[in-house]
Amino acid sequence: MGTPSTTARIPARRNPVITAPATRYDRRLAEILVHATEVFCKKGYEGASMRDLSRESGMSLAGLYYYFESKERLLYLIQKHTFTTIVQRLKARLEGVGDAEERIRIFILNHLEYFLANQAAMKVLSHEAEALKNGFASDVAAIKREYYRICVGLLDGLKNERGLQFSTRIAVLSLFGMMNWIYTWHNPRVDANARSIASEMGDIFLRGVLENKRRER
Amino acid sequence: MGTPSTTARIPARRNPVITAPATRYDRRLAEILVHATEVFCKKGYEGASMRDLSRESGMSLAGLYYYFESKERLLYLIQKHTFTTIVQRLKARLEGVGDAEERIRIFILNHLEYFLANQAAMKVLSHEAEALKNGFASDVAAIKREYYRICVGLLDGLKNERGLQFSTRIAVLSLFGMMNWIYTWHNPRVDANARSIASEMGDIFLRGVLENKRRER
DNA sequence: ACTTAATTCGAACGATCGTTCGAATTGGTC
DNA sequence: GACCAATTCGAACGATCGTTCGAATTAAGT
Repeated sequence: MGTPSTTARIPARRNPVITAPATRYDRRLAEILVHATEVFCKKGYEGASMRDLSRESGMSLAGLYYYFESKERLLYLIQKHTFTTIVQRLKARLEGVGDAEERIRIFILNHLEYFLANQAAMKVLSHEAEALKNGFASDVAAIKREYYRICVGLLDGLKNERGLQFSTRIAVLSLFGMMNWIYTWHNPRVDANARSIASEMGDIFLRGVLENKRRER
Repeated sequence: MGTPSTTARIPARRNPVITAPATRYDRRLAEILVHATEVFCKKGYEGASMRDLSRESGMSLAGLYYYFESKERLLYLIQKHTFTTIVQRLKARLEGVGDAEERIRIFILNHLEYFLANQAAMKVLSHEAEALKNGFASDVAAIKREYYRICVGLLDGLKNERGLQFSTRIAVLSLFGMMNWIYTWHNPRVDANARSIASEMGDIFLRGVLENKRRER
């Protein structure tokens, strides 16, 4: 694949096999990314200092810069990897599924499962969406647009299949809102798992969108 | 009569009359709050510097501190005022309305109308919810909890009235997600006004919640 | 006009920010 | 062990951060 997991100073070898152990460099970078994700999640991108990241990852301040050239690029790497992964998993799950409603349910489940399994990364993705600038920003925005377009496609598929009539834009963005807002309230000690939350949200959203006839009172 | 806050450092008297001219101090502070809201909205709380606020409001850096004792208190004032206002307006609008569904529609409309009419303030309220600490945080959290409880009450009312069965918590938080997420996508040049967005979101949400039995028509 | 209080500001404080650099250390290969 | 490259670090850079202070300015009451 074309992910630019290039090094800071020395060009790295790309990873030939999926399950390969990767280079020492790549493994170390991945570790740092995990710790950085946690810090960005807890203190926010602007609120987190490089010294916070240094402390959390157990590496010296200067040592971090061997793996990335700036704090902004670090956030970029986190967001890009997270977004790419969730889109990739979605595509795999949608393959071979024809029913329009089922496809939307898969979309919701995939999103929420990944969200709750990678809460810190997804919060950083959702909450720091405006933190990147210029090239970094447009790069992530491209993936976001693709993800958005997929969801639009799913909903348009449902509309065509059942002859429904509603604003795809509002529906899609409402659905994203329902799902993404979860990072502000989800408590693993109180709330159910991703599967049942996805089921409940899927019920609300799909019934709401399917019943497009005016209801009588 | 009005309660003019004469002292500079210790103001804190609230202004009971809507159209009252208020003190010079209060008016000036309100102006600063408006400009600060804009800056916090654009650059985020952590990303906005006191010098940014100084530039935007046209007052010297030191001069700002005559009106508030810290940057954090400034954010607190913005959040408290915004939240208090939206709750206050909601209560007024709900008065005398008995129908459970209508009450929820009013809730949605009130939220979205205020959101779009005060987009910057509402974004600062939604997006910087974790920026305050200790006393400031718990103070705003109390209003938030009240607002949340009101919405829970409305939904429980609907459940009782129609003998429905769903998770109030998930439903309420899904609704908040749908509505609050709007700050990430709303474009006044593309999207409709608050009334029609509220109508569409209300349709999706209410149909989704009302049709809790899988009965085919 | 004089006095007092309210308001504003220039200049600076110490702290912390992201980043850099040269030296030190480590790991792998002969 | 010797060698080279990969990796790590202490120390510091200039910039900017939130905040303070005393003086200067403005408004209000007489």
